Amino acid sequence: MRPNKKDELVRKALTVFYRDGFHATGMDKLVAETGVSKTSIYKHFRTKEELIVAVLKLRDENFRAWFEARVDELADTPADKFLAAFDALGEWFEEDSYRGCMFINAGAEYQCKDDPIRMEAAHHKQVLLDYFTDLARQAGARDPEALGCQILLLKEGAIVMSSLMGTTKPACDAKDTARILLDHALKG
Amino acid sequence: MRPNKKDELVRKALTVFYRDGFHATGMDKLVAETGVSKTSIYKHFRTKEELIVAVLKLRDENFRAWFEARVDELADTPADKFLAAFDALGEWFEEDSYRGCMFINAGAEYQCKDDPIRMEAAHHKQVLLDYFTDLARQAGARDPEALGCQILLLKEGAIVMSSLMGTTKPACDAKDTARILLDHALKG
DNA sequence: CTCAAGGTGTACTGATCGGTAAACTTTTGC
DNA sequence: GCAAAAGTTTACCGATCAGTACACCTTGAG
Repeated sequence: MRPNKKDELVRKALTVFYRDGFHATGMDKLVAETGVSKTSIYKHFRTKEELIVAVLKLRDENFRAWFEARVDELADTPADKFLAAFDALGEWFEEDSYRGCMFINAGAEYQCKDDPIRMEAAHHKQVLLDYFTDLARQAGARDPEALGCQILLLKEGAIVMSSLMGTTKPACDAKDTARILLDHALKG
Repeated sequence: MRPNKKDELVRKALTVFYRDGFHATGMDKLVAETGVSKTSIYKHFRTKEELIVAVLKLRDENFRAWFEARVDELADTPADKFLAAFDALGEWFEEDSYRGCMFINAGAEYQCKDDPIRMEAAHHKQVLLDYFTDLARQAGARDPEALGCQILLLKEGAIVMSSLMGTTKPACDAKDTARILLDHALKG
């Protein structure tokens, strides 16, 4: 299997895992949906867990690339980017294929603390925290670490609520809240 | 099986499902851990899904009873209760058995919109939203619905982050954030 | 061409999945 | 006491789980 074939396998597996969940997706279903035989899959990944980790790494890459690019498209100044982040989230929530945050979902299914899958999820959230903290610093916030934390809490809360309630409203609620926090962090 | 035996089954099943997840918990494990035979379980619940719904109803009852009681213990005025809510959350995060929010976890594993399990999770969040909105009204917030939403977003975000990162810090971060939002909602 | 090397599909492993049939034990009503 | 009803246990169902043995086929080198 050529390297790009391997990438294609991970890409297709990502779709299936995100749509149906991790435990609910058997290797046989993966074979049927990716068109790659089980033997070939196990040539590149020793276990299902290893495949899932590869899928999550791709997801992290894809999501952050999309998110940060979209935020940059929607706003010019660091302060505006905070608000635009929630517009971008709102667009995500509207997609038919939206199933919440894949890393939150992964963490829900793999509760063991030292599980590589869970660690991948934790890493994703840490990188997002760094992104928001950096943005807060650029915006000139009094306490960038605090503002970064706050925005991330709002983002995660909005994802959970939009996913469970099936509404995009949490994106708006979170944006309104972010505006208050932003004003508070920048004023005087 | 006496009715209280049925309750005991649900109570023990709750522990196992919360600890290990839903798909990862087979009926055989449930038999081993509850001491109730499979036939007896299926006398009271036609399917695993029905049992899970019963478990979630109990969890909703238990969690909200504990949470609201703890908030009332920690604070007297409605405004202070908002802040105390995050102290209560912090205590929850510290428990060894803490595995995040069982309803978020359930929603992650059962993505089909009309699944009774998912609907139970959505119901739990709606009831919490009503609780916070009511508290906001009592506190005299300018826009109680908005403040209720905001606090709920913070709570869900704190749960997700504390669970994935293995820290109780999000409870403090969320409390600090809540203070800002509360001031904003109450000021002239 | 031949031949070796490596990727691929078929068919299978034992274990476990959710769920059930039927024999057995306990409780209940009279 | 005595039978019916209710609850429980054992043993099992076909399906699916993650993972593998092995034969087959394609490909590139000489």
